[in-house]
Amino acid sequence: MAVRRPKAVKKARRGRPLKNNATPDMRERILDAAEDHFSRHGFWGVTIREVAQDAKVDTALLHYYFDTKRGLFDSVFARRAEIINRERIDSIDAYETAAGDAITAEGVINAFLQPILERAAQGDQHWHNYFALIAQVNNTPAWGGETMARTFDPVIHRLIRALRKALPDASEEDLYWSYHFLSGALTLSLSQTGRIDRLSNGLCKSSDFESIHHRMAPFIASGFERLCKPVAAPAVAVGRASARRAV
Amino acid sequence: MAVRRPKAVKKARRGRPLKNNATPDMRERILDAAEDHFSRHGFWGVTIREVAQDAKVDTALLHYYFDTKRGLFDSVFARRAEIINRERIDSIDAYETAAGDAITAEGVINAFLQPILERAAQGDQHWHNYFALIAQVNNTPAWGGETMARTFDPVIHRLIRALRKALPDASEEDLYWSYHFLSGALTLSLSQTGRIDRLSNGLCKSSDFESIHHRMAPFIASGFERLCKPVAAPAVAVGRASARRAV
DNA sequence: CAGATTAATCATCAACTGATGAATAAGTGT
DNA sequence: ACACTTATTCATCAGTTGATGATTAATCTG
Repeated sequence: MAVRRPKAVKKARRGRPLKNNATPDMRERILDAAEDHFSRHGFWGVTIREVAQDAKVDTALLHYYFDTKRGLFDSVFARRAEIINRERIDSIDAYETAAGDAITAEGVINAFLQPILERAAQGDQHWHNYFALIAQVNNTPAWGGETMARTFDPVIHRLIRALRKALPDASEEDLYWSYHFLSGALTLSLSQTGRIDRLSNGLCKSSDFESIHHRMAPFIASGFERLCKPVAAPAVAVGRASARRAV
Repeated sequence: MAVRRPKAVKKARRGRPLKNNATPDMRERILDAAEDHFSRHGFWGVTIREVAQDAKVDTALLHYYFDTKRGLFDSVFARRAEIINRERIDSIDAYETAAGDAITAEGVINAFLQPILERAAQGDQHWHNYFALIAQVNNTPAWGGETMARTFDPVIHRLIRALRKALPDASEEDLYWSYHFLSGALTLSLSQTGRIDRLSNGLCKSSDFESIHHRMAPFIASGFERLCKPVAAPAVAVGRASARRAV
């Protein structure tokens, strides 16, 4: 990838200094502008000219820092991922230590969701944009799966390890599929398309992350438990097809 | 929108006939090619030239039938929506009638999911592409919410009406949010990004719709019930934050 | 047969696209 | 003072983009 990046030197960098040390440097300005555009219109819906114009910078500077348009996109995607990944791992670690043997699926899932949903609830537009970007990548067939995996798999493996502890009877497949449902629900909720606003005729709001937060953890945890815990009596089959494939 | 469309006349259409009556007519060929491309790369990632080339047609013909690129996209999106919408409404109707007072959330959700997941399991590439397209639109901030609402809201309202019957104590907000989680989980599962394949190191496969089908209904139904049924004893708060907002 | 109508192609446009090599600005090291 | 390094802008290219008006093809109607 070879994306050029000014080294974070302690002091006395050589060469021309950043244009204005009071303002955030231009590399960050470009990333901010790019994040804004990519999150709204996806990779192909954005031109580097729009980004450059928004960052008040010549288009050549984007190539100077990020080589290609794709390099810019990848940098945007990686930048905030590092932050939330660390937070989520710390959160799961902390919960696991605190809970000890009383570990529950809902507790784990809550620890996993909290850093993201808390940030979302705080209302920072930059993070909102970034979350919307994740949602799009997560549902992009061509290279979305690969990008998501490369960026987030370590955290998810950490999550699943904790869940395995809370749900010792769970099969690996059930855990992975359950996470997949969680992932879809979470990213859609973060994407703020306004869909639920219209559907509910204004009763629910895409931007109401508090509501999402206190509903999602129990909802998802309950799904995990249903799939991953041995049940005494299997539920009676309802409808035409649910009996078709009894496990 | 004024998209030109040859009327489905019984007999003796005027004007030049379709190029080859043996082959599906060119309008459908264009829609198929467009569906293929849009589903893989989204609206902006596709050029009308690529579509035209794939359909072995001049680009001007796309404008003849669909006016604009966006008109083409909308036609692609609406074409199969009509089919599955009818199927899903019929499925819910049939279940509600058959179940009577024994109606359950899982039964309703299964009836809702079945037409889609059954089609997906059958392995028709055209439908796979279309489902991937839905997933992208569902997570597109700019106009995805509006498009999804316009296309699917009637079916969802029918679903929620049935769920209200199965979960009489549910609040409207809980129902809408629960559906939102369902929507995210479903569309991600349909988008086949290969994410779960990588995450599970090949153990789970995006293309394994049988596995999705018999896991998703209980998973989601359980979430609905947890959120929408009055519980005897509220769950003990776990982790740092889950107690923050007791309802 | 002579219009009328629809289907499809052709040729072309003006604007835009990502990218690049050269030039310039503003420093640092010696 | 002078070479070197980094940051930023300028000018421009070759290829692509969505769109359109004119044209041709094929059939129906009267």
